[in-house]
Amino acid sequence: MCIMKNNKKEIFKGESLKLAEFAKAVSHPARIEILKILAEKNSCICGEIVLEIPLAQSTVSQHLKELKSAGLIAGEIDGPRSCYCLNAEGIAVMRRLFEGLFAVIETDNIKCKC
Amino acid sequence: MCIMKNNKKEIFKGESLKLAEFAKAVSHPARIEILKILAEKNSCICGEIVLEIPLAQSTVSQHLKELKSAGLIAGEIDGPRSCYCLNAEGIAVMRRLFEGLFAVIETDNIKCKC
DNA sequence: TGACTTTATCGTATGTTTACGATAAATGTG
DNA sequence: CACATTTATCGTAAACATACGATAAAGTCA
Repeated sequence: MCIMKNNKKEIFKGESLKLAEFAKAVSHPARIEILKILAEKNSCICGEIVLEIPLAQSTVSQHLKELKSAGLIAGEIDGPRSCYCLNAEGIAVMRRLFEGLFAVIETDNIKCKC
Repeated sequence: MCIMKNNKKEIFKGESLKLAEFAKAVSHPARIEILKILAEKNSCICGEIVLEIPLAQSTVSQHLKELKSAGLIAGEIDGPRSCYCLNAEGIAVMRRLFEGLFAVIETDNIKCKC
């Protein structure tokens, strides 16, 4: 049926929608920390993330899942342990979209009449 | 009392927390569109935003409030009409934080062993 | 094989976001 | 002054996000 009273996001055009999705993916400090940890370690790690983030293991796993579904990280299940790492392409796409927005809302040349 | 079972965001350190707040502010396409409209018009407008965004007036007003409380726009109530414009300082702060993150998670030099 | 480790997923509680209509507040207009 | 216009706020419903514990799944190791 798809009533969707509270989700009109599809109304908006592609670029803003995609950017909003990336923004949502990084809209929680734990997820930002996870990205930083993965960058800092310069390699894939697994349960080490859980040790560094003061949240329950299941919660961290959930945040990892969100980052993965946003395309910012990649994960490989490898037996009992999982291996996550940054996804260069996804990060590049996000960066391009954000920089596009920043360029548009560059305020140097905007004179506000308020 | 402040039991806060579902809000552990304050646990995280300042920079990630602040970045997450900005990210949340732009995590809805309507809010991104509003920023773009304000930039494009190169001036403060009021109900014109409502005409350009396919959402109810009260909903747009709510989005404007969020952008304002995030520090990305400024608004002046001027009698029956309001006047919003981009907030250069807030946008600059957000940009700096995002670019700091992008620099950290720059993946050119990260070799994934997955 | 049985115990252990590691991680994902399920179930659930609680809080937050998104959306709308209705209404209030502030001001201008006939 | 009554009325229209404009916008914020209130109330509310539905959906989503966040967090946890419990448990399942899939491997390792003694």
